[in-house]
Amino acid sequence: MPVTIQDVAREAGVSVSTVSRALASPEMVREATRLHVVETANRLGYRPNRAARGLITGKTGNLGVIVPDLSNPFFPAVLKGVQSQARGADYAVFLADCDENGAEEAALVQAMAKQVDGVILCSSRMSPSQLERTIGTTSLVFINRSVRDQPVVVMDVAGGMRQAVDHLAALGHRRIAYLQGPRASWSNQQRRRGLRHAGRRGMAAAELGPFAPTFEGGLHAADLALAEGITAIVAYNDLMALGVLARLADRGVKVPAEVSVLGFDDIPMASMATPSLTTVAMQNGKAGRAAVDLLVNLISGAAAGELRRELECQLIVRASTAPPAHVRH
Amino acid sequence: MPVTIQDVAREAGVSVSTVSRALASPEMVREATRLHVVETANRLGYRPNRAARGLITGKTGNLGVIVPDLSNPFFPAVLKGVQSQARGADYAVFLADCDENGAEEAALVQAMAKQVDGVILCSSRMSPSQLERTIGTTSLVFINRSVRDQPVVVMDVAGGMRQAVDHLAALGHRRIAYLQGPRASWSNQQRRRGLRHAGRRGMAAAELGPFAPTFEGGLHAADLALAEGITAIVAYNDLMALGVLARLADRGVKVPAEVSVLGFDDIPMASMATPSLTTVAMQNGKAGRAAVDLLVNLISGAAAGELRRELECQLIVRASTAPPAHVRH
DNA sequence: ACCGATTTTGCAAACGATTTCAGAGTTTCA
DNA sequence: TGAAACTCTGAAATCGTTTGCAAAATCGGT
Repeated sequence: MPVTIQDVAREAGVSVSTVSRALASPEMVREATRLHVVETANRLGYRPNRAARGLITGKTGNLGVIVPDLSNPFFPAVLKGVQSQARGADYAVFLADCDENGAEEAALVQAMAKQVDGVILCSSRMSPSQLERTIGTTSLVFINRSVRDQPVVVMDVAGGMRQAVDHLAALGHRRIAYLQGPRASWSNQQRRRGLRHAGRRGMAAAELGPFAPTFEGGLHAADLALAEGITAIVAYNDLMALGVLARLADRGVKVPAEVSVLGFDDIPMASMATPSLTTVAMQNGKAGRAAVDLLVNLISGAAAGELRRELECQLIVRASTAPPAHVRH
Repeated sequence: MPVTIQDVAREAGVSVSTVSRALASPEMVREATRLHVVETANRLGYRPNRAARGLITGKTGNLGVIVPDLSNPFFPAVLKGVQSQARGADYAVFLADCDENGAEEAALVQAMAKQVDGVILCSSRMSPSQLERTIGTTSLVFINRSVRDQPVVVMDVAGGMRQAVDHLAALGHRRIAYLQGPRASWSNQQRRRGLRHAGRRGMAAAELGPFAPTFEGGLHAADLALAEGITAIVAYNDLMALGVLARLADRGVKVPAEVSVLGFDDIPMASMATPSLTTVAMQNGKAGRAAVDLLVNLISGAAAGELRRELECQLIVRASTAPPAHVRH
């Protein structure tokens, strides 16, 4: 039923090779025949079968993306960038969700390998040994995880944390708490690295947790943070920060009058919360697009391709941060 | 580099046909050779090339999903269901985002057609004529759009609206407003259909809008709704409802004391808002899974497959709805 | 009008699987 | 022991493309 290159060839009165060339390498056929072939192809509505082509060229024209959890709004945002950039480069996208499971993630890469030219791994959950076994099966690009000798797109989370720290220091805070996310997470490590900046600003920073990087995790963490006698709370991500806001509201603690709260990610919810949440924005879409660029370069064998793309983070100051009570004017 | 069926055959000392049979139709080969083949296949790490297989079988083992906008949290939730069910049925998933554009959506189906066994269209934005041209290119299943003679998974949105109406009526409301979403949206039509139930409950329902189905749309709509002298506002979706909440808070209108607010979708944000939002929950994940089931049935030629799957909606009562002031006890 | 150089085209072999068909082995039973 | 009836296995065709190589067509120059 679907129209093949054979059909076009027969209809146009030329051989299949000519059709193939007319469409793929126009300079190899006479202009007149090219026009004729292209016209019949369009008329019949011919679309080449990419799988068949891939069989012989070794390139599928597809790429894969694996995310840990689609219900975390962070990932759809990245995905959206991947989508649009991939479409622009004429690639189709395979998607898989590994449910925060490293083993599953590794298995998915294996399963995809034959059908794609490369895979983008967002915040990969693989253990080092899983990683080692996976590298080499297909081209890989990592987002928000730094892997030796592999192309990566990372966000300068540490820099973002330093901005947050500077902001709080400038407001006059002296004791702050950082609520950790998953201990093994690269992102969490980076935030902690940035947090060391607090010392240079004359602030004491308590590290609490780890907590679940969710709204519930924030509810849980809020009380522990308050007990530390701090005036500002920096949460691992916005979901947690929103949980903190909710819990503080329940306990009658005024934000930002008594305690400032700060998150990471700038998810859409952050600006809608009351008070609206000061947060470190990530360029998710841009990260997705950059990853596609890296991957496409890698595939096309451009050895000159850069291996590391670093994206800036940006502190967005909203209503949840203010000077602490004792310096209030 | 990748290991093919040839490699396995050579290593095992049998023909490729035998390898193929040993793996695909175990009953056709002697148990001893089957074991031997399977063992060598595993040892070499053989994974069949699905594209090559698809070429001859006519089945790709892939399916496609097209969503209007990944940044609307509604769709990742559906996608998650699609993902898990597809994996269970041994299908890989192609994803595309059509940016709310019907023409783009149609083009994407065309582009995917050759690489998938079928496509799931979430809240399709195609015009009737685009639809007509698209139907037939590949197997289709629609989610949340009712299309004549095509398999669909729909949510009983009208029923959900009736639950909402009953809830408000029971609380004693007499005048309510419905804030419309996109006029052309099937979902919006269904909500309006359900809204007619208000009359039977002795309530007057004003239909306002259409408004953008976003937070900003809610900000915009809130003032208009208040001007109608109502005691309850039903928004097209949660994003809008959150916008309404924010605007009412700004204007010092107490929710739910003075006005009740109600949304649709039960996005994660809904339970985190203050006050937490009463809303009509959709079974997004289940819809995704049901769509995969329908599609798989369709593909495997089960003519007996049902064509319409309807999922219940469920009103979730939270803190944003209460009796109106004049009946407060 | 013819020759050689230069396009332009077609044939056929791949790519990695599945599947039909027929041949080779193995049983079963007279 | 031999024929008939199975059970297993392998050779080869096939799916829809691309591409190396050789044949055919075109062209320029005499």
